[in-house]
Amino acid sequence: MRLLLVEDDLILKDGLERAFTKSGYAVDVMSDGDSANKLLTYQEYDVIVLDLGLPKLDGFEVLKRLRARGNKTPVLILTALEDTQNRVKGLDLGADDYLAKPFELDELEARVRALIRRGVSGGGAKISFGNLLFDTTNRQCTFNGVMLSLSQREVALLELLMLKATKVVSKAKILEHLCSWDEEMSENAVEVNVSRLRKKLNAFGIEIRTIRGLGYLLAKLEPIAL
Amino acid sequence: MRLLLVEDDLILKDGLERAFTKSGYAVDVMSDGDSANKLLTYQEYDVIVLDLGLPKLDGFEVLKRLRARGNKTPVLILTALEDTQNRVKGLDLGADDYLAKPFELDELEARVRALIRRGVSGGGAKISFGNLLFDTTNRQCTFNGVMLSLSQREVALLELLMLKATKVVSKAKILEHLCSWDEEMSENAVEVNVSRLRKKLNAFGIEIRTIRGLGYLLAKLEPIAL
DNA sequence: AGCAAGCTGACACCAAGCTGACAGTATTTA
DNA sequence: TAAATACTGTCAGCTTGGTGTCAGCTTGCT
Repeated sequence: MRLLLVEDDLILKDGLERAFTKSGYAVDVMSDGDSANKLLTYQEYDVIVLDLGLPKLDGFEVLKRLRARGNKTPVLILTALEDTQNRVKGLDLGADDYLAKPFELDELEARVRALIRRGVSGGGAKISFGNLLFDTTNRQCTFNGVMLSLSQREVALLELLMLKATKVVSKAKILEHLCSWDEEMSENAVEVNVSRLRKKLNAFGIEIRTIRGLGYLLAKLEPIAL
Repeated sequence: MRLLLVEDDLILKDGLERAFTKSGYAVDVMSDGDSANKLLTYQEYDVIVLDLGLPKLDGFEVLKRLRARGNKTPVLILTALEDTQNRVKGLDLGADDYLAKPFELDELEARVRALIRRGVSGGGAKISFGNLLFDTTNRQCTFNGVMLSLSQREVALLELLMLKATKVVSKAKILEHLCSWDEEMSENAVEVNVSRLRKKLNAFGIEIRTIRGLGYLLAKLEPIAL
């Protein structure tokens, strides 16, 4: 899942970036409102964590313009301002959640997960596909209760495929979701990762079908027809 | 298990801190209500021992705000005020237990254990995992009746792993539960402790499985993963 | 056949994790 | 009190595992 973090505090920025990266997100970071605003005009994210107190353009404004463009990406607002007035203002402008500093990293991660779930899969903490169950909370996948041993990349890829289950996901889309900007990755790398995941899933009767020229989709091994 | 002690009486504070530490808890101590309240906005504990008569912000208020934030950490209230009125008030505000001074140290520890058990393991004094039996009362662990010789750190680690049995426990979580704030500890120290405990448990057919990048989990030796 | 897309085994690099050795401290024993 | 023992964190060097690149192969379309 691709996450944009907009935060100017150096320490917090670094800490959060590291934490989210470690949790398997592709994280991009912006440290002022203006850059964030520009970036958001052309780059899509699965979730945005937005500080309110920002140089150049404050968080309220970034959020307002984002929504004005019709963008519905879930936004979690982060701020030192604890009063309810700002909270209300933020939510009115279209924020989906709000967290006041200081906060627990665990709580922030939990809320971000909740937002992604709410946006994409309709609220459940778990995504299922056939007998495959993906727990977004601890990022693990089980097949009839048997835990699959997957690497982080594989987990991220499987998550994406399961979210869009039976729909074709293009290589470009996969690239976009697995990588943040600073880490480049070739299309072949996607193929390699698909190949590795595919091998593991095949053992459980789940297939990653290749749609030549278009992308991949998740399917059960029984033929579903063309 | 991580415990917060909020107490302003110097003698009592020192005595309790030493006693709980000796019993294997990671203890943090606060001596006024305001600091405790702030600390509790971002730090999680397994149990809180809270004096009612506190400077700056009394115990009632600390408790009230804690619950207002939706925090469900078990709280044991400690006070010189013996009348039932305060007891009722405390319980109404969401305290889980109540102990009037003067009290026996043994009784306090027993009640704290009971609170932790109630919260986490559903009430039993003993936690089991396969043939492994952990007695929270005397903090000892037996395998088919054979007592394991474990150090305090190992006991604390095993307790945590058994409580979350078959769920992944991150190194950060382990750090948090084994250490109070004043004693710093590296992630490597966790690895070392896991390594030591692991060696002992392997002799009994119990495995501490490493989930790379995520943490550890307790499992029986039969293969569960792919 | 010929071309482009895709697959995958081999490899190399790097980060995460493991563990033996050591040292400082606390606790027990003589 | 001194010596022995046990506990536990740090460190260094090693092992393991994840991941991108590449090359050569397969597949499928025209």
